Parts: sequence; structure tokens; C-alpha cells
Amino acid sequence: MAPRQKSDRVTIKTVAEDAGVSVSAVSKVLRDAYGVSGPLRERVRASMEKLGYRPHAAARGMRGQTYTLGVILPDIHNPFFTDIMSGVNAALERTQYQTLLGIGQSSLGAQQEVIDAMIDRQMDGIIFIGPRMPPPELDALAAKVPMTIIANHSPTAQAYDTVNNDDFLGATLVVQHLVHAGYRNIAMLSLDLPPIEQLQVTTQRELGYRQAMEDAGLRQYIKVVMSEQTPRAIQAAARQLLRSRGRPEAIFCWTDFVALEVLSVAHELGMKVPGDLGVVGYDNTTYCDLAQNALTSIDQSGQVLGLQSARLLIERIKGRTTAEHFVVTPRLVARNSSQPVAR
Amino acid sequence: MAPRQKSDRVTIKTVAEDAGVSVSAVSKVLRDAYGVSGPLRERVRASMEKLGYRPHAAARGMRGQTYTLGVILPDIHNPFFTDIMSGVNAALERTQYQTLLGIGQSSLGAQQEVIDAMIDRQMDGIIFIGPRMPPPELDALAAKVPMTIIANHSPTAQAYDTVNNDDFLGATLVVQHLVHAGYRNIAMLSLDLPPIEQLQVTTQRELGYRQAMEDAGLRQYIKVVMSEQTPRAIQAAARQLLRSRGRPEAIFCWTDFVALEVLSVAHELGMKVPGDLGVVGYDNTTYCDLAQNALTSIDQSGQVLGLQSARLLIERIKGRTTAEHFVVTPRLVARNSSQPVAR
DNA sequence: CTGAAAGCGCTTACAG
DNA sequence: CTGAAAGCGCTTACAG
Repeated sequence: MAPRQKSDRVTIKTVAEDAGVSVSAVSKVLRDAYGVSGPLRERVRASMEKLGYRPHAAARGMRGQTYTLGVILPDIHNPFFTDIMSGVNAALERTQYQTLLGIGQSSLGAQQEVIDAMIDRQMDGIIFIGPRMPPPELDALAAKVPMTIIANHSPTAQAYDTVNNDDFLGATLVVQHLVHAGYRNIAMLSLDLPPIEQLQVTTQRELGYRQAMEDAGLRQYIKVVMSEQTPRAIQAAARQLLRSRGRPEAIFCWTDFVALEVLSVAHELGMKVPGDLGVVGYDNTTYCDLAQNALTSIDQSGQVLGLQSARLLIERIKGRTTAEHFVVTPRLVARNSSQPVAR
Repeated sequence: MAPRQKSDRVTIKTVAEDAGVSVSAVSKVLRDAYGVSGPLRERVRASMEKLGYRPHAAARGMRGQTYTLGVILPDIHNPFFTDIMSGVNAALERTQYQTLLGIGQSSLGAQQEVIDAMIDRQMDGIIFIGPRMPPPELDALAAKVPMTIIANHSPTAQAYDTVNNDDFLGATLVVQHLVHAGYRNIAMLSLDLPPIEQLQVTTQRELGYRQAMEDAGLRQYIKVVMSEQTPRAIQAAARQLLRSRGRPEAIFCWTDFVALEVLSVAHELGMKVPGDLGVVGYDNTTYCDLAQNALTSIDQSGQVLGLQSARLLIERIKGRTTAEHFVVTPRLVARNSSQPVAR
């Protein structure tokens, strides 16, 4: 590797010489640390500006912070996660922080690899989205690095913060909406994952669905079908459901991504949505708005979740040790896919 | 910030002591450098394993590599970029490298900020997707850090590698396909960007479109409408186009993302696709396959582009100084949205 | 093949 | 308020 010209690198030493102060003074200005007079600060700032000084991240990371936050996504294809990322980036806009994105893929091994890579790189903190880990492991991780978790319910955790929407309520809203529109045989299409103490958002949505169905006197119609995340698996599950006897009048999908596949299968089977079938998603991603989908969905404000998680994480990095658990109230956005149907 | 327990950190010094060798020897094993005997290597490996040694990235970055590659995306919402990311990640799977993702947003300022953040963090290399920069600036950047560019044509650049599909050919395939299916009045919906020496993929696609239209004797129908990337702007452009006199029989959209919006607008206007309108996209993203879209598109193998770019970049980091310019041949995937129509 | 030592650019007690 | 000095955990010539 070509060694980039070393002689002309501007370091805090260069800046210190130019400003006629000590290296420590420059470091303090850099970190906005206390104990520097206004004039000195100004002099140093001017020199930094003049010389085009840029801090060397690795050197800072040796002793202090790296000013880099790790974000772990379970899956890059779900468009909802891009909403979260927008929020995180927005929160970091005027700060020195940058994000390192890791894709945890489906497998647990890959997830561990990403975590290790982030710890090796001395992330100042980690935003962990949809972790598939039992609480003890999460606690262990949080002991090593400040952490905020999105989309995993552990409201009593002390070692880390959480940011969620109320998934139980979201699912309730879906069922109530569909019942109000005249649907009764309502099935749910959820994610096939080993459940971990009901912490996962899918589990919460399933519980909300079941409870709301009971409350509406539709216990007999309760049906939760699990499927893996691949398009092929989702389509197979949807096809089977739609071809079964007692086939549902409406399907509540745990995420928009899945609902779009259900719309596709219904289309292929020649079923009208709405009319032959009602469909509702979750996350209110940008695809819901397209007229060919017109998908009713739950808005849980991915941007807000991302923004909050970044804020909380920075607070923790700065020293907060008590846990915060932020919950957004979800909101149903009705579109054509769940229109009332005369029966 | 709580200082993580320092005493128990396993460093190369700890490993060296455990293995009974020098610190330099451990460093060499770590880097797979030459000049270490097999037995010594084994002894060190065993100690690293035993102690659970993890290299400290910041310390490595001080003198050597960070083993982190920066990836710059122009826009996180375009699903095509997730395909590229999959490829990049696949190429890095068995390596020590990790990716740092930066979103360059639309504005040039944001793009510069992301680049600075990556240079500050001593990325070993950068994969720059769809840069909006004139060649001199790209050269200047490549002088600072090894770089591979995706989706920007500069086949004579020496300072960096490029990875592309043949956008001119891709556009040609679209026009030929549509003409073959009986469409004649074919418009193109492109991206509103200040053109930079015809380097951008949109420019190449426009050129391919124009040429193919001429070659088909359809010069009179040539029409390229520019629009910004937001859903609102795309919809407005599509609406205007579809309501105009001499409205096109088919629209070629520069990327699937745009084509999905066109399908939406057509749907809203009560137009049938195909029938009243043919639509073709570009990138063959996962949404093309959904039956409600059934969108004909050009497959440029985002995964392959990502994979290649990572490979080339690592080669450059390892010392290659000659430029490589990799070009994928695009392939049209026909679906319902461009079916022949009797006229 | 192996190791002692300098040094990368910062931050952090500590002394003045 | 200000600065001299040690040290973070590696890599890199260099000497043996």
C-alpha cells in the first residue's frame, strides 16, 4: 500500500506550533474540554481552520472516543430499516459522529461476527436493531459498550436503552380496523423465529392480534401462520393460506415487505384486493403509497425511532447510567387494501 | 464515559508473553507477514485463541491498515443499492475487512462531508457509488485513498478502478424490446442532474435511448423528461407526460424506483399496463417480480457489481497501481408491463 | 527466523 | 488557565 505522504500531515502538533500553544491545549479545544480561555481557543480554532486540520480518528480511538457509532441491521432488504437509518443520520447531522453499518444477516453466527467487528473497531456505542439474543447476552454486550436497542421489548433492562413502538397496540389497531370494516375471518402472517421471552416485535404483534380477536369475539378465526423472510417462503405460505378451506377474508402481515408479497400472490390467484381479500401491513413504508399497492399499514415512525435511538445513545456515551425506554404510539394509515366489503 | 476495564485487555503483549515470543513476532503472525517459522506461528495462534485475543483496530490504524472499507451511497432508498451492498458484503465475508457505510444524500455538501468522515477514519479504501463529481476531483480523492467507483463511466481513468454495466447497451435493449413489441411512441423518464461529461449512468442511458430510437426510425418520438428523485417530483412528471397530447405508448424509466411510481400514476389515471401504457425499468430489483408490478427491467447484476468492486479495491490496497475497468453486460428481463399490444 | 526499540497522533493525569 | 510527559496497542525498519 502506498504510504500517503507523511511529512505534510497536519497534526495537533502542527496546529500547536502554528498557534504558539501546547499540544494539550489543542487537544482540549478539539474536545471542547473545560479549562481553556476564550482567546486561546480562538487562536487554536483559527490555526486549525488555516491549516485545514482534520483529527486522526485512529489516534483518538487509542485513548478516547472514535466518534463512530455502530448500527446493526438484521436485514438490509426490508425498506423499513432505511427509514430508521434516515432518522439516525438526521440526529447525527451536526455532531462529530458517523455511523458504521453492519448487516447481521439472518444467521446468529453472522450477527456475532458483526458485533465483534464493531467492538474491535472501538465503536463509541451501538444501535442494535431487532437483535436475536436472549437478555443475558444483551446485558453482557451492554457491559462492553453503550447500547440502544430498537425493535425488541425489554422495558426493565437497566444496562441499555430501548426504543420501540407499541407493537401490541399496533396489532390491536389493525384488528379493530378490519373488524370495523366488516372482516371477521382475519389471519396473521408472522415471522418464523425462535421466540425469546416474548421480547420480539413479531411476538408482541401476535399477542396483540390474538387478544384483539378474542375481544372482538372472533376467537374461532384466530390463525397465525409463520414464515421465513425470503420471498419464496412468504409466497408459499400466502398461497397455502389463500387456497385453504376456511380461507381468511383478510390477512394481517407483520411487515409491509410481507404484505407486498401477499398482494402479489392474491393478484396471481386472480383475487381482488379489496373485495376477495383485505390486506394490512406494518411500518407504513414508502411502497404503501403506490396505487398498485394502496396498502393499509401501521405507521410507527421509523425516522423518529432512529432519531431517538441516536440521541439516547449519545446521552449514554456522555455518562448517563440509568435506562430509558422510549415507546412511540403507532397509528393506522388506512388505504384501499382494507376497504369495507359488502358481504 | 465509563473506561472499560483496562487491566484485563488482551493485547499482543499479553499474547507474546503467553507464547514466550516477542511482540513483533505476534504482529507478524497477525498480519500474515513473511519471516515467521511454522512452529512459532502455531504457538502464537494457539495463544491468541486461548486468550481470546482481538486486535485493536485503532492501534492498527495508527501505523498500518484499519481493515475497514468506506462505501458511499448516493441514496439509501433506492433498492438497487441494497443489491450492491449484498455483493460487497459477500466479497468481504472471509476477510478481515468490514464496511463503513456513508449516505451521500443528494446535496454535494453532504457528499463531501461523508468523504471527509471516511478519510478522517483512515479507511483503507473507498467504494464510491454514483459519485457526482468531475474527474479532477475524483483523481484528487483517489490520490488520497484507494478507490473503486460503481456507476460512473470513466474508462480511461488511471487513478481508480470502475465497475459498471453497459448502460448505453441496456437502454438500447429496452428500446429494441419495446419496438419489437409494437410500441413506437416511447418516452424516457430520467434523472435531473447536472451532467458531468456524459459520465453518469443516466446520461449513458439517455444516449443509448436516443441512438436506438433513431436506429429504429423513431426519431420523431424521442422525448426525455427529467425529474428529481423524490416520489412527488416523479409523480408530477409522469402525470404531466401521461396527460399530454401525443402521450407516449411506453415509458422507459431510468431506474425501477421511478418505474414503480409511473405504474402508480397510471393506475390512478385508470390506465391499464400493459394495454394503455408499456413501462420498463432498470436494475431488476426485487420489486419487479411482484405480480402487481410485473415490471420489465434490465438486470445489471448489482450483486456482481458489488462483489467485483470489493475485489478490485482490495487488489488496489494490496498494491496494484494500474487501473481496471470492469463492465457487466446487461440483460433484459421481460415481464407483463411491456407485453405486446394490438393497435 | 527473531526481537528490541522507536514512533504513529492523539488524550490524560499531573504539576505549575 | 497552561504545558511537559507518559502512554494507548499496534507496525515497522533495523540489528542480530
